[in-house]
Amino acid sequence: MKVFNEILRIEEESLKKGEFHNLSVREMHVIEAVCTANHTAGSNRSSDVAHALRISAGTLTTTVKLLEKKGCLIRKKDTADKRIVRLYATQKGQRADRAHQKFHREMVLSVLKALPSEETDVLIKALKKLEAFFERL
Amino acid sequence: MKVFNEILRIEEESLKKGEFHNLSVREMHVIEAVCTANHTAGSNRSSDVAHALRISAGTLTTTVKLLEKKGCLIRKKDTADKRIVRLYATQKGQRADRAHQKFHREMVLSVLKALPSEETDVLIKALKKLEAFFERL
DNA sequence: ATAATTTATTTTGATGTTCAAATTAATGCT
DNA sequence: AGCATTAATTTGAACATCAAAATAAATTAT
Repeated sequence: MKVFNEILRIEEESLKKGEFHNLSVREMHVIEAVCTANHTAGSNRSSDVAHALRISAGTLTTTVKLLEKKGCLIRKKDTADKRIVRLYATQKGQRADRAHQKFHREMVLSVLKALPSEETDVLIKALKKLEAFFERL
Repeated sequence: MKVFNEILRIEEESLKKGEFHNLSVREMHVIEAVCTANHTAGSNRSSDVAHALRISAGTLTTTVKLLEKKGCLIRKKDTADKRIVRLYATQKGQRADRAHQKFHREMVLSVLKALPSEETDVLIKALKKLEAFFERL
């Protein structure tokens, strides 16, 4: 828990600096989810993104509205079914996502550098087991 | 991150059930911090607990006020320096803390059961390194 | 075809969290 | 005694969040 809380704190602080200091962690995660849905053929409907983030549809609407104002996301009505709102990241949103990914990558890399490679293998294996374990719950 | 977020979610859900369902994660952590300060000769002054939890003094005041109403904590003015407010857990608060500790212990135990013991050793070693690594930042 | 139902999203109203700044109260220093 | 410092609380504002009501579009049933 201590390690985890440190990571959360560092993530928050890293966001406060740099180009995207006006984005909260939550907003960053919304952008991330939209970008992920966009690249990986996951669904980018408003409700699906809300579901992926485990927040209510209403909450997502307000966050997205703000992110639209901040120039990171845009909404588009689905042409076939006009009830559906699809979410896309702007250039700026994509840049923010890449910066955020980079932060995570660098964090992991610095950790890996501090660990002998045999231990890295075990750590990864253990984390995969944890993932499977918690997913079952 | 996925594993960590799962853990957070599970912690939240575990709190929603059982005797202490009316306590939020934040409130539980305040109780935990107070109990820890009480057993381990750490400081239980209001400001120290706030600092330990990395929240502002004002935020702690309001949370503690609520927890007092819920019968989990009590405040006492320090007799020597009456500016200082010292925080103590009631019987109920202590019971809540023990229940929460038990949740964490059981979570860890179930994970350990799923892991061969050599891997457990390496995992612990790796987590200690992570802890040291993040603390340096 | 049109009325009723279902689905996707947004709006609304209420509650909770959080902080920074102003305030209050107690102590320490000169 | 008077001033500066310290500890805690209160206040006011900004967000976050949700459930429920409202809106809009599509589908189904009559």
